[in-house]
Parts: sequence; C-alpha cells; structure tokens
Amino acid sequence: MSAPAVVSVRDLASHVGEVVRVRGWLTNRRKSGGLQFLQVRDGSGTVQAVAKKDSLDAALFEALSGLGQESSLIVDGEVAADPRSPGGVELKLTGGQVIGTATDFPISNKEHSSGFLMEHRHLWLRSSKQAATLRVRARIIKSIRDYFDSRGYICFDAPMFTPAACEGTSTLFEVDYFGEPAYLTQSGQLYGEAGAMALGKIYTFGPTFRAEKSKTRKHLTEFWMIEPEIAFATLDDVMDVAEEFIETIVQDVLADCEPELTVLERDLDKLRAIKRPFKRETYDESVARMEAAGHAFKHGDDFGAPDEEFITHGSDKPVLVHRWPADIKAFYMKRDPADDTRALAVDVIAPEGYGEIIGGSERADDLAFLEEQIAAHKLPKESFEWYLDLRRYGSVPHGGFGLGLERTVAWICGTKHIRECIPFPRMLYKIYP
RNA sequence: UCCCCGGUAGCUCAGUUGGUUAGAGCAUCUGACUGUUAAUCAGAGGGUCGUCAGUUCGAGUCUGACCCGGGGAGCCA
Repeated sequence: MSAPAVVSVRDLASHVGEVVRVRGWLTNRRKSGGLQFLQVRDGSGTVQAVAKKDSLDAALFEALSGLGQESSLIVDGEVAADPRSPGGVELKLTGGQVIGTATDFPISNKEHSSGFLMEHRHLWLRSSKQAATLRVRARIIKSIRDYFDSRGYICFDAPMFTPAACEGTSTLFEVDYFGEPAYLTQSGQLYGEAGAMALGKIYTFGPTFRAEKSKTRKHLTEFWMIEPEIAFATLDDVMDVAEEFIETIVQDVLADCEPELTVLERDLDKLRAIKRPFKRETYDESVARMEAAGHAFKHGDDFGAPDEEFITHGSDKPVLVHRWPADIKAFYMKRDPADDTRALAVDVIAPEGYGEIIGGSERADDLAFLEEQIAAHKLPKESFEWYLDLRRYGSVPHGGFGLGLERTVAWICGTKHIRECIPFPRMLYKIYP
C-alpha cells in the first residue's frame, strides 16, 4: 500500500474524508488515558491529531506518548471535520513515524522575557506570532517588488561596500577592504541616482547598515530598505508615488494575509482605512499645529518620537510632512525655490505611533550647489566625484525616497518592537544568534 | 553615549526591620483518566540567590565596583 499524499495543514479543510500525511513538529500534547491529542505544526498551520490506543499500533502509540515539544514526526490519518477540534478539522491517526525527538525545548507556551526569547531567536521563530510576522514580511516584499516591477521601474542593486558615507560618517561600520578602509552602506540612494540617469526609473532593495548607538524599539543596525529613484520627478511626484505605494502594500497584505493578521490580533479596520489621499502638510504647518495645541517643540528641530505621535494623533492614516529646514536634512536635497531655508524633503509618518517609515526628497541637480554642500558638510569631495558627474553630464530634476522595511512590517503587523520583524535582528551590542 | 528598572530552580516570579533547612506557578519525571482545548488530579526531582570585594556574630536581603538584560532619550528608516 502506497503512502498517503502529503498535505499542508493549511489545505486540510479541502481533504475531509481522505487519508492524508502531515509532516511537522509537535507543539503540544494532551493525554487522557487511551487517547492522545497531538498538536502538529507544519509551518503552514497547526492541526490536532487524535491517537486512539485501541485503533493504533501499540508501539507507535507508546512512542508518541513519550515525545517532547518540538519533536518532529510524520502522521497519517483521516481528515475529519470536528467542532471539538481547534481549527475545525482534525486528523484521526492511522499511522505515523517519529523522525527526530526533542527533550526540554526551552520555549514553552507560557510567558518568557524578551531577553530570553532573543537568545533563542532561532527557536522562537517557530512560535505562531513570529511565523505570522515573517509571512507578512514576505508578502510585503512581494508587494513592493510587484508595485515597482509593474510600473516600469528597473530593479537596480546598489553595492554594500562603499568608499564613503552618503549622510555623514559617524554612523558607519568600517571594514578592512584589502588594507583600505571601506564602509557598509547606509543607503543605496546615491547609486540609485546613477541608475535613474541610466534607466529612467529604478528601485534599490537591500540591507543597509547603521552603527547608531540607538537602543529603541524602532532601530536595528542592519535593516532592509527599498529606495525608488525617478528621473524628472518633482517633490510632488515623489509624494504621489509614496502614497500610492503605501496604500498598495497595505491593501495587498489585507487581501492575502488575513489569517496571519488574525494570529497577530491586528485591528483590520485600522488597515482598511489606509486609502489615499493621506494628509500632507509642511513642516511649518506641523509645528504651528503643535504650538497651537501647547505641545512643547523647538522650531527648527527634527521631530522626536512624541512629536511624531502628535503629528498623526487623531488621524488613522499616515501623514506626509514636507519642506523641512534644510540644515537638519541631507546635503543632496534640493532647496525650495520659494524659500531657500527649506529643503524639498518629505517624511511619511505612520499612524499608531509607528513613526517615520519613509524619508524622501527632490535631489539637488545643480553642480555648483552640490559642491558647496559637500564642502559645508566637510565631506571628502574626491569620494563624490562620480556622484558629481551625474550633474556634469545631463543633469535633470529627479527624486525618490527610502522606505524602511522592518518599520513598515511592524506597523502593518501591529508589532511593538521592530526586532520581531526580521528573522535575525541585529541591534546595538547584539549579534547572536 | 545618557537616564531609569532588573538579575533568586529550565521559564515567569515572590522572598517581611539582616536571623533555623530559600518558596510558588509552569516545564520535566512517575502514576490515574477514551474528547482534551495553556486539560485535570496525585506524587517526585530540581538552587554557587549575576560576579568580586566589603560591613556584620550572621547577607538572597545592606554598601561599592564590575558584568549581563530590559525600557526610554538623542539620532534615524
């Protein structure tokens, strides 16, 4: 007799009445005399398998009764709809095989501290909320690629090793590059600009590294960023793309990941509300709102976490804040022709306290201005000669933005800490496992 | 880097003004139970109280230094 067909737990409901095979790991077991209820997880979901002593091979029944949490096993059984079973269907066991035993799995169904879970990240990934978060992450990545690929953008990979900073040198990881200092990239943007001059519309997507001594729920030292760059785009064009892009990602996830969002206990109505248009206001308008409400803030400063919360308070959508004071923004941003003290920059601030998920701008396209800025920021001009070439040879208005992937995942999943939004987070002083 | 909080069983924690043999729940192990839902019930094993030094007749408890973890700030996506 041939082995039953292997079926994913997620698909079991369409196999009621059939004898199938499930391969996975034991998450929990309850015994009641001659009955065993085995919770079997296969990565797509968890199903209850029922073993009856009087209808199963005695040796197998005995072997199952000694299995510890996270032992791996193959189980064969008839799929039966049963309201008594969590999930609605269960497997009435007819056979099976223990593959790998496990004893004293460190992560139980009870509470653990985040420090303990982080030390066991490689095992924590098996728990339902972590797995659901990473499934949503994967869906977001697909949505990001689909959005740009379907609109004529070319995927353009920027290098990880770079000779110099693009936004200041204090937060770079230095590496030894054949005896010369090099740095891990903190943004692919400058290279993306070269790509836009070659291909029209591009996006970079890859890991970026920042040696900031940040110890907050919103920071990683290694995080993934998606950075579109568009030739001939103005700041308004950039904001239009950012809005449509965010709406598309959120609605894609809603359409495809409702089971995961339910596991994560996410309020779906909050995500359904993410539809254009979003609120747009200038930095000065934001500050005026803060002042009118008595919210303490020094005009000219960048927004801190409480300020970002204020900006989106009472709004269920992201808010776009544009035209920032130029001296708190990067050297490559274009000045507002209507006010030289303002940069044509935009930050997109996510609702519910998730903070800035996008930073973008129209780029400075004038050679002389950029040379001034590089000098004013005390950047090594020789490292930027290639970048200045982009202005020497057919410079055009252009712009783009960077979206932080993990912050976006955290917001959409409703995850409090960004460390759960990447398989193996890299944080201040933390690089294991 | 700065500010707060913490470190006691595998995990999560309690531990009185310093005082006999440091406790609980969960987990583990043994036993009972043929429909459990974080099953339940009975029993058992399990500790260098973060490290070092100090105060004291006596330190899990008080003091100092250091190590590790958590939360927040600044900075950023």
